[in-house]
Amino acid sequence: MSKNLVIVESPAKAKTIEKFLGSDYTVLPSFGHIRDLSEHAFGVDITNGFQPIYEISPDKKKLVADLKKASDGAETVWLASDEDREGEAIAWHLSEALKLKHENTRRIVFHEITKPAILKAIEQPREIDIDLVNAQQARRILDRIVGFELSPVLWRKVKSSLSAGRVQSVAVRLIVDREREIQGFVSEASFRVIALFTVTDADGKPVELKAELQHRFKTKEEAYAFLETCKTSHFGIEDIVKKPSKRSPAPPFTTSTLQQEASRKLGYSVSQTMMIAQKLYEAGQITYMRTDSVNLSDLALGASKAEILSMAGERYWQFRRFQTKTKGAQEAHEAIRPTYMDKHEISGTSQEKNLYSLIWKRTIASQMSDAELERTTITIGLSNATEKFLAVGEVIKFDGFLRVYMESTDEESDQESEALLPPLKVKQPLNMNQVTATERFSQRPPRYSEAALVRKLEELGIGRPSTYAPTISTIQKRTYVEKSNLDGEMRTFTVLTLKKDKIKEETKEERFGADKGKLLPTDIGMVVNDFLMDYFPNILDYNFTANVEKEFDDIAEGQLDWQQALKHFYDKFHPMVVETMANSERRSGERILGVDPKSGKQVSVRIGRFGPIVQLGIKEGDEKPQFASLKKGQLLETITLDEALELFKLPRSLGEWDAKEMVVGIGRFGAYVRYDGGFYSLPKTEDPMSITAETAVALIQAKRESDKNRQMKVFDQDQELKILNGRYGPYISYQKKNYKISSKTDPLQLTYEACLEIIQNDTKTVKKSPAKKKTTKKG
DNA sequence: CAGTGAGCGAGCTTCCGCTTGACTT
Repeated sequence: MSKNLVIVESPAKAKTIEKFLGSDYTVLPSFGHIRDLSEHAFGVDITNGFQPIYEISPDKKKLVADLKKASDGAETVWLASDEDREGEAIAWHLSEALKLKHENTRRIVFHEITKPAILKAIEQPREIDIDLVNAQQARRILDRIVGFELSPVLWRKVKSSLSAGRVQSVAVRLIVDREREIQGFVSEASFRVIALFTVTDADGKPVELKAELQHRFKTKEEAYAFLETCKTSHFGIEDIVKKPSKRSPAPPFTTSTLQQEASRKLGYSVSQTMMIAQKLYEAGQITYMRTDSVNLSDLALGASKAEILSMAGERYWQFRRFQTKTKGAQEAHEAIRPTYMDKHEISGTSQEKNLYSLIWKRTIASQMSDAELERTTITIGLSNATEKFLAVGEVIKFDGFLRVYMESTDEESDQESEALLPPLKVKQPLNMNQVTATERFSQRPPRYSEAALVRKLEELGIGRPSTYAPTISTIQKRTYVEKSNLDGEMRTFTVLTLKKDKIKEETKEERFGADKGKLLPTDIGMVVNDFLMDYFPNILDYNFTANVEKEFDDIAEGQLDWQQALKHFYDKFHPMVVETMANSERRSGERILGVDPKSGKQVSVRIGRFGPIVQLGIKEGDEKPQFASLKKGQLLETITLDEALELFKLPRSLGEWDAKEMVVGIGRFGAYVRYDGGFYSLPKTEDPMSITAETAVALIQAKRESDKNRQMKVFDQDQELKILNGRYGPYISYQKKNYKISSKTDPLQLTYEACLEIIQNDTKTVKKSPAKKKTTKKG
């Protein structure tokens, strides 16, 4: 046993540091927190000054025992967890759980993992900062109280197994609020006018000059009248303005900005990005990937400079130090950057390569010079109208950081890229070629993508780098939110074209409102959000976290007692919980849409046991109402009476085939045809309302054919025993249960007896507890 | 796999932040 034991949070860090410290030091990881409030009990003794009841986390029992053994054998134990609220708490929990003695325990911190930084830290040990620890305890206990008192209210008043919390409930609110904005949005049409002129370029060749009118017309008539004026007008250049401008590089990546750029540039989901980054970190290729800091170490600054100088020369280098502006940032780590700046690319999967390359470019660019641009604006006037056309061009005079990296934005602009303009002079007359007035519509606010939601949460100071990805998966797991797949709708727009003294009017069609992979609230998400907004508006307030963070800061500074802070919160919060439990109505999102003109029965929608439903009639006596499920994409809040009545047209009969009836309907997994006891899924292109009997028969035949191909072997002895070829390879199907075939066996060689033996030996205990839901591992 | 649409009843669900592996299919 070595003389010194150093405990850090992550194993990758432990490995690196051990190399720096030599043989007198053993470095072990704690794998994050080792203790927490009890998982199932409330875990806080409210009546006893909010005393937390901690337990060693079940999966950390062995680890803590190992650490205990190592610490007992060491002369000095160095607690080297991160220098932030959570890190300080980890150090404190370690000292408590391992029963470390004050005299041989040291607390050290460092912000970059380099040999000098660590040796320096060893020289300057300090005490555990108990105020900072108390701020963490207050944070932890407050989150437990909010989560474990609010969730049961939802179980009682809305639906079982739901959840609420300081972070997740605000995340859902953002999405619900945005969706309502979109629903309430009225788009306005206007006519955008673009003129094309023919001019000669520097070589005397004719080129096109494009210019947009500075005015948009509200109506087609106005646009038409303007084109009429253009017919007889002369066009000339009135003004040319050249303006130099600069563009500066973005700071190096934090967790949040990495997630945003990887989503925009590479199309990765938030959790995908984190998984790939983790791989890169473990392979020693990048620094730690959960950080809110934009700071680069002196080492990285020097290496970046050397790289830029050798790659592009002195003119491209510019020293920059970025300031973190994020609310509540704790800055225990560096920004996310390559470990070795001279490594331009790495080996690995293509995803790892792409993400690494993104990180490398962003880091290098952040130490490069500004790009210098020149923007030219040309004003074009008409001889018989006051409106002006503008042509805008931008040229890069010096590329600077743009040589390696350009940050993306969320807005997909429909502006064409601004190009180089031909040489032109003021007062030069212009030949008008064509003028078009195109009807355009104002854009609704965009829905949140995962990464855009992370950005908003970070802006509000809600959540931490380690929780962005888990939060997004939680609100989807609770079915408050789902990824959209909206086809949008078609709309027509008018285009007026003036060419050769004639005005042509065309009607064109375009798709709008389509959205893929954006976050949409579900009915349950909206009902839960509205309920919480009604009874706990202060918790859902976008500033709630920011406000309590201020108190945590005061606790950390020793200005505020943590128990008093919690009491202050609890004394207001808890009575609201009690009151809501006792006196609020159950919520089902019910809306009465009206009366069915055919039957005269009431039509209503609400959340039923298995999801949103429409109900025809009211339960009274023996009279049972009819029910139908809402379709994907329909919301309780926006469905109309006609749309609701439409849903009762399914299931419907398609007539008989081979003396058996075919019925088409929509189930949990989409549209289907039921025939002779079997289900046949409809492809997405088929509409259950309009599908014909012929198509249905073709579907049934196709499915039977493919099922036949799936059968690798059947047995005369028993119809129920089959060897099938499935998604994961060959398997045995017997009495509706499936059995694995060892990869060593050739499935075609299996005899009937051998199959039975496999079935007999199947020791797999079928877990029937629905509580232990297996989460599908898909991102 | 897909039809259902209540609650006499039994018992469970849930938070946020630190960190990585286990798990089969």
